[in-house]
Amino acid sequence: MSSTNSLTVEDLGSAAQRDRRKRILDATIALATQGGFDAVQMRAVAEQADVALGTLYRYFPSKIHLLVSALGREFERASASLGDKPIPGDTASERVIYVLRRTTRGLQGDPHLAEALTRAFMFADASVQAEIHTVGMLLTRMLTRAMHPGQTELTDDDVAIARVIGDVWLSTLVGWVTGRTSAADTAAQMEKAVHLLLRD
Amino acid sequence: MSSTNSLTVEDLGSAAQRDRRKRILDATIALATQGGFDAVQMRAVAEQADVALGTLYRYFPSKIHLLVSALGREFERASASLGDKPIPGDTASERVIYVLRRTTRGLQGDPHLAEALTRAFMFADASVQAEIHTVGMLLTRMLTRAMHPGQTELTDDDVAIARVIGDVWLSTLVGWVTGRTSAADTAAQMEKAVHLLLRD
DNA sequence: CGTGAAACTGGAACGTGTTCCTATTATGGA
DNA sequence: TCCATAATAGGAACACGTTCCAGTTTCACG
Repeated sequence: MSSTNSLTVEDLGSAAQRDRRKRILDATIALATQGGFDAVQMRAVAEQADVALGTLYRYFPSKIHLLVSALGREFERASASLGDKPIPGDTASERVIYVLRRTTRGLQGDPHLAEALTRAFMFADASVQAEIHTVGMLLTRMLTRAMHPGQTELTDDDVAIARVIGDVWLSTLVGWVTGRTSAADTAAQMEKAVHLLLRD
Repeated sequence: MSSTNSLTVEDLGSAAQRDRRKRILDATIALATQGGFDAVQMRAVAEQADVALGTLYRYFPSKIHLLVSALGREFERASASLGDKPIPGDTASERVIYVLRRTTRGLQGDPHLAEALTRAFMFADASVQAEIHTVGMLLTRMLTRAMHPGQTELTDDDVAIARVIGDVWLSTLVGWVTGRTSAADTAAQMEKAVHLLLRD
């Protein structure tokens, strides 16, 4: 695409383009934090990011793409903030629960943001596969790292368990986001699932 | 509400009202079967059910309510068709998998319908709690019945396991519906989860 | 029967996601 | 520096969920 800067892993275009993209995602997160899914209106995002509506659609082909991309960026941030520090806990389930609690708390601290991002994730279709896959991989890696710290080889069961935990996480999160479950119940259900899967 | 017929468990109003309601749900299912979530357009439902748009909204306050109600009716049908016949399988996991396969296959036979109903379920907020709860109870009952045929007393673990399986079912179904997972993978993931939870 | 309330019809109107178009501006190679 | 091309701005237009309203029909009750 761009002739310069061809050594970066992902070619994000010129500095101006990177800047626009960042402004758009910032505006998305800001609006989602304030008022959730409904508040992320394409015209409002465009205005707050100081780009034209057509430009917004040039960068993100739909509201769903936009929100899932924003979710991905937030997730990367959370994943990075978890960092390389060893995860506290003596057993696999303790460590997994620690990670889940931390991530969930991060989301629940911003209920509107969590609602917007979860909704988008649930509504995304195949055209958002790439973005979704990114998020899925990050989550799986976080969980398997918690299950087996410092281990690179994983059994099929490890991955399967991580996936099941991810599924439960998503389902309960949807329940919470849509106001069908309290935060406490959400946490309790997740922890129960972890204990059922990782008996230690 | 209505003065007559006050002995029915759910007061569904006059025969004309029951008929309208049925016509609306029939139209919803028909349109969803043809073209999925997007094809269930309120104007189209109203026209096909031969009611005015305002009347449609009088019966179902939103497209989501409409679709979740339709899902509930389909689910009751599936649950009833499973009937009281003993569930085949020698172990709990075999029986649970049988039930899941059967239910999933029913949904996957109508991809558009499955997409519409799953989307609606995922998008529903607290205002649809009642309808959602109905579906959740039916699913839990189906699963616990498969786990412990003919048993009425259930441990907390039984219910928790059923819930986890339900969560996985929902998550994988979303993956399939949104084109992120194949039908085969969907089935495999669910069965893997069942085996991880019910080791027998 | 009449009557009044509730339900229904038909359709206009509004908000927001999405598309599209034209004029203007930035960009990168000759 | 100049030009061709792509990118952006600004905004009109369309689709569909939702709301609203005026007129009509249905229905239970006196």
